[in-house]
Amino acid sequence: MKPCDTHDTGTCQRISEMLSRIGDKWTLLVVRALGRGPRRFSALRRELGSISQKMLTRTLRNLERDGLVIRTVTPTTPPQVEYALTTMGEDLFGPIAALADWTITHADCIDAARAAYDGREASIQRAA
Amino acid sequence: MKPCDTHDTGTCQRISEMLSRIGDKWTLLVVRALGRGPRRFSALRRELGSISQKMLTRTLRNLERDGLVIRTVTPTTPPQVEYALTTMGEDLFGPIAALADWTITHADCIDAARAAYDGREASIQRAA
DNA sequence: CCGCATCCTCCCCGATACTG
DNA sequence: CAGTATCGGGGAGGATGCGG
Repeated sequence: MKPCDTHDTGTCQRISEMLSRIGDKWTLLVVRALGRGPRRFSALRRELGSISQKMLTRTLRNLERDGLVIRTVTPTTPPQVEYALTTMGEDLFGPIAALADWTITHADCIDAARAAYDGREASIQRAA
Repeated sequence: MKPCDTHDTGTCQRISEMLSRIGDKWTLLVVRALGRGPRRFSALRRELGSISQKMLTRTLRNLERDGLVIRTVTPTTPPQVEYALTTMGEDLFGPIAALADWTITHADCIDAARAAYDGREASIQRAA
């Protein structure tokens, strides 16, 4: 493939911005959870385990702002708020799956590279 | 497509880790530059413009540790250090291109969603 | 030329407490 | 149940200076 089809620097920054969003601590997990179907706030919280309310709220807000998630409020008491992926949000699974496949197929190779690198580091320490 | 083929949570974290790496401030730009061919440290520095030495060094070290980039030192005076993508590093362009395409094709949609969201925010401010 | 060490700043994120 | 407000630690990242 052409190695430089990531286009101009401006577009590259845009892509980087998206990668930062998806690559932050919780977004991918939230998107994955919502990929299995709409969820209420607390359901997401339980499903993700260790996330704080603040970060779940922030993550969902960001996703909502980018049009990847839609937020539906039912003003009852107690209130019900449901989150669901938009079509655009579901489209994200395609590219993510590509990255996921790459990661999985190269995981061993990466681990080996890290072990080799860290081993070299350690031997440098010993030499000193 | 199946929306939940991002596998188990452990694998998901692994993918997230990779996304964080690629999604950090400089990695994608560095990889893209190296995709056009091997580069020396200073050449990368000039090409990327505003990156500090510290961050360029750190970024390259991380890539090297993960086996995506190889570092070749020629011990002359002054020393020459050349960086190049490994095969695994070049393989990354496939998945990245998928994400890049998604980002480009959805850029307008994201901008519209953000404008709508921010517009709503502003009107809430006025209402208060 | 390459890269490490130091200092400083800002923001991410968690913990906690409080509203409707 | 859903969300906001506040505080605090820690890491990312820039600027500068030194060393090989």
